[in-house]
Amino acid sequence: METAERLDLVTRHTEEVVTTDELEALLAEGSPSAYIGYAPTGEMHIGHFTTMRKLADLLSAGVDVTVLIADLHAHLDDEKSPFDLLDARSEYYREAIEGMIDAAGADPDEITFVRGTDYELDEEYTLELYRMAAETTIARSQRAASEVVRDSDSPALGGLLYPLMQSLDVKALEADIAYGGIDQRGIYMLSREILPDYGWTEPVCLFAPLLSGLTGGKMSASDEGSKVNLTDDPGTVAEKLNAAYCPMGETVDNGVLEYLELLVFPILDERGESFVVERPEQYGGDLVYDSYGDLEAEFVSEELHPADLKPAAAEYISSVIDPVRERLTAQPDLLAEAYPESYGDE
RNA sequence: CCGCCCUUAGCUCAGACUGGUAGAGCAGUCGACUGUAGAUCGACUUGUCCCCCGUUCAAAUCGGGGAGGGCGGACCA
Repeated sequence: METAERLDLVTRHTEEVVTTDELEALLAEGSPSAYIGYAPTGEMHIGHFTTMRKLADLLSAGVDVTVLIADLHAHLDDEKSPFDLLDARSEYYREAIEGMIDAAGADPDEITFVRGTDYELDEEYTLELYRMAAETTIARSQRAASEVVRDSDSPALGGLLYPLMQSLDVKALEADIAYGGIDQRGIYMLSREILPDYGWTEPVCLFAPLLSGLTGGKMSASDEGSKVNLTDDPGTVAEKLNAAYCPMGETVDNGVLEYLELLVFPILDERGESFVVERPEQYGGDLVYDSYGDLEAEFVSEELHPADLKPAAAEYISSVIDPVRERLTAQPDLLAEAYPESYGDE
């Protein structure tokens, strides 16, 4: 595959690339390595799924992919996961991620899985972390940290420490490319600043867009209605899609369209299938789309009405999620132990 | 070690001085209107007032004790 084609594959559907020139140079040289870290906190959802499609792109482009299950991060970042649930949630994440990669049309066996505690407690790593801590101000780290930590008037030390760890992760995993949601930008910009002082080159950063929520605005982990969960059955998906914010002809903040563009169409493309919208004769009968661009154009021109699009979108989203849901629900212990509050023994 | 502040609805907080078992905004739910949703109207819901003891006819409110959280000071060998 030509470098230009690989570059296109790697950068499509991204929010930002820092920098494209550096990325192109890496690809021209050979097979670079990329990593993405997932902190095993809340249940995985459709937003994570779109990043799995990107992992498939990376593999196709000849990039070595490592997935980090960042268990320590999950606790250090505002105690999003209780310490004693890290094992269970790490297991659940591993299973869910493999399921999504598989459903996204890639082979999980081609991906290297690593868990944070596998190496983040090693002496070398720990020593470098302390060195970094000595050289980084609280304000600098807070500026890089997650929103909850950044906006806090009195952040916990853990929240300030993990941005440094995440920077060290890049080196420890020998990654040339750091991939993550655009919310990770602050941390990786810090990494690019300080990593050269620790014997590693600044990573090329690949940022995924964050999906809009179904209720308008940003998707929120705590707002059930704003997102589709991996365990949602077709009925629930249909309900959530029906309740979604979706103004006629409007593409801004339209989660329904984003799901189709970033998740459904890439998978349909891979399978060589079309997107069919069933529409009553009264409104002109069924519609068929072979590309997201065509669909968006007709949505913008108002030829395609939201009330017709929603049920179709729900059906396709369900079909994409189904295998993952089945895989997870076939192992009820996995969810019960990771999220005793929601799935615990009744 | 010392001092000060905070803890009330899912969230942010008011109410406490001058005791009468609690409110606002946002969120949520339900209708109306739209060929969806939103917006807009209309209606509705929400609570161990951090815990314990005491005073009182009556405590979110007053007194004492405790827990959790935050901020600052001191010490700097």
